[in-house]
Amino acid sequence: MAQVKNNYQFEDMLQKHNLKKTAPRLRVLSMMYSKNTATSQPDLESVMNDIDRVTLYRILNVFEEKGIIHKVFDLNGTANYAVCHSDCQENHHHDEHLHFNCTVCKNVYCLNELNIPRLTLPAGFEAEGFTIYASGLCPKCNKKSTAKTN
Amino acid sequence: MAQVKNNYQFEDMLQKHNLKKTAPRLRVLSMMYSKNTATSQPDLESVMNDIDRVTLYRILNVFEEKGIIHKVFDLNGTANYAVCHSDCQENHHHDEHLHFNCTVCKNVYCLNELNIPRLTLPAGFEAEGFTIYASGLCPKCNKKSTAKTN
DNA sequence: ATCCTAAATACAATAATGTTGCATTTGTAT
DNA sequence: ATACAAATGCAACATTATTGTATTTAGGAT
Repeated sequence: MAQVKNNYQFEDMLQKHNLKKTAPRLRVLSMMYSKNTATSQPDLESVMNDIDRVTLYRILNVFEEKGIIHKVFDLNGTANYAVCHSDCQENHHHDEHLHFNCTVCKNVYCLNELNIPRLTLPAGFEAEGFTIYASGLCPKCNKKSTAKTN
Repeated sequence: MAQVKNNYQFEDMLQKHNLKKTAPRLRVLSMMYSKNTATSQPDLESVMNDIDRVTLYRILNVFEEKGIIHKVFDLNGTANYAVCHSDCQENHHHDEHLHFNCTVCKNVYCLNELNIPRLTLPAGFEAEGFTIYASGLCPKCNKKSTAKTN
């Protein structure tokens, strides 16, 4: 599920967005692309504790601005970021997919494959973007809980 | 749009949930029911600055536990609370409606009237609840922005 | 009406998350 | 090799939220 990319591709991504190729940015990219779940600043900090907290926040912010990642809040209201599709452009995200927040492991999954139905809003409301949130058990935690009860 | 209730009804609500009828709680209920948008702790604090911050947090928390209100995060990730439907039970919310977050005034509207389509998730995922978020212009801000351009 | 007790509030302290300003370092174009 | 803009590191601060505890209060028992 996780998209596999090598370091050259990450360097290309940075260059394409006029961002300098720095070690912290490459490490963040590498980590985010190696997972199939969203990543928060605390997540990054726990792994890359030699990089300054603020630097991580700023990296996440530029990546979001550039359309490399998009923001999604988990059940606790903390910001998580997930890698975007290829069709995300700067300041114009196409993150209208389903975000699944596991109530056990707290991980946020982006289920891109599901296309969400367009909704008609009441008069006066003009929507720019939609996101669907679902919460429940992810495959991993689902397996664990059924294993226990059997 | 806002649900109109009087003080006796708020007292009944508290009694029904085995909560003591206190001035802070009644004031919070009164404020939340007078609006058609969600309310955050900062919102409450700015109006009821004689009530302790922590008290407001705790009131919001019990109300959520009891199913009187439900939590929804706005675009900034701050917790907002909106009054629930009558069919919300304790610890078992039926808040599967659309939350509309205005990008201008930042208000969160609960659009209960829209029923959201059931989605089938990929194998392994087991959803307990769904919420749809939309962001864009609310009727008020929509009117203002079109007024300007005309 | 008064008293009693559990519940609710106020206050103090602390934690987690996020932001801003500025000095220092670094990537990259020249 | 140099210079400059960009990025990082560090310090300080802001906001949102939580925990502990003393005090107050609501509501039932007497």
